[in-house]
Amino acid sequence: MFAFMNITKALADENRVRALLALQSCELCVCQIIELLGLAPSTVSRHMSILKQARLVEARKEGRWMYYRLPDKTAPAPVRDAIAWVKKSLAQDRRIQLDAMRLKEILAMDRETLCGR
Amino acid sequence: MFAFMNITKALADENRVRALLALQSCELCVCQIIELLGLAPSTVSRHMSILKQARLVEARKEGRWMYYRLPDKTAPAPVRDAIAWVKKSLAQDRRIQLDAMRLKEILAMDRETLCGR
DNA sequence: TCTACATTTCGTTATATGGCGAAATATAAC
DNA sequence: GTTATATTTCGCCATATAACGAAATGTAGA
Repeated sequence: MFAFMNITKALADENRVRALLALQSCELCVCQIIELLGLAPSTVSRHMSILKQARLVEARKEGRWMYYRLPDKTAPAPVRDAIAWVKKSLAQDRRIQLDAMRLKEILAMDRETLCGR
Repeated sequence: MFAFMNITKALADENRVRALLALQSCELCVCQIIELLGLAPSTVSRHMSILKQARLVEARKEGRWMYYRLPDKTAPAPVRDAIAWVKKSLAQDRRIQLDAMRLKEILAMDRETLCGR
């Protein structure tokens, strides 16, 4: 129950859902998610830690950058099923589609442009 | 997105999830859910209205009593899939199993015993 | 009509949560 | 070591939410 409620609470925020679905295409570093959501770094960091706590995302550190990605097949069934449900439910969502387009632009930027503000 | 977030927010509370799963066996009137959760009538009423708003439950009024039930097959896919996900994820959950047992006792009570407090 | 009762709505309070900026942490480059 | 940079942690504030009791609503029965 506790683990399950962690999942539902993690999904009960629009920005976290957007971040989660942004990871569908590929893993992302925090600065890319910051750019996508337009929130302060500390806010995005907190959102990602909540998703990670719920096991909805996994993290990998490479130098100064932290990469987040969707979990693999070894994740608990409630987690995998939750992600599948979110993906399916929002596949046609306009906001999510706009995010996907914006993400392409972000992925095309080099790091200087993205992080050096 | 709005409808989807309504679902995730509705599921982000333990008492609402318990109420939702209590409806698996049969429809229930508010006083029965009050007894199960041990919350004030006004609190339970509010919880049920949030579930209803998210379309996770349907309501039927019979005299003074309001009955809540799970939605039928005509419910939106995100709703049906959400309920299936919750059911599956918590099928083995201890708290939910205890609720199911307690619910059998509650259903065996007559209304005088249940509501006349 | 009047009373009783199930439920909902409203107002209040306490707690939880999301947001930010500042400070702390960690790592790469010099 | 020192500096620069990416991220996280912390403290604060504003808002959202869950809980209750009181009052309102709606319905059945006297």
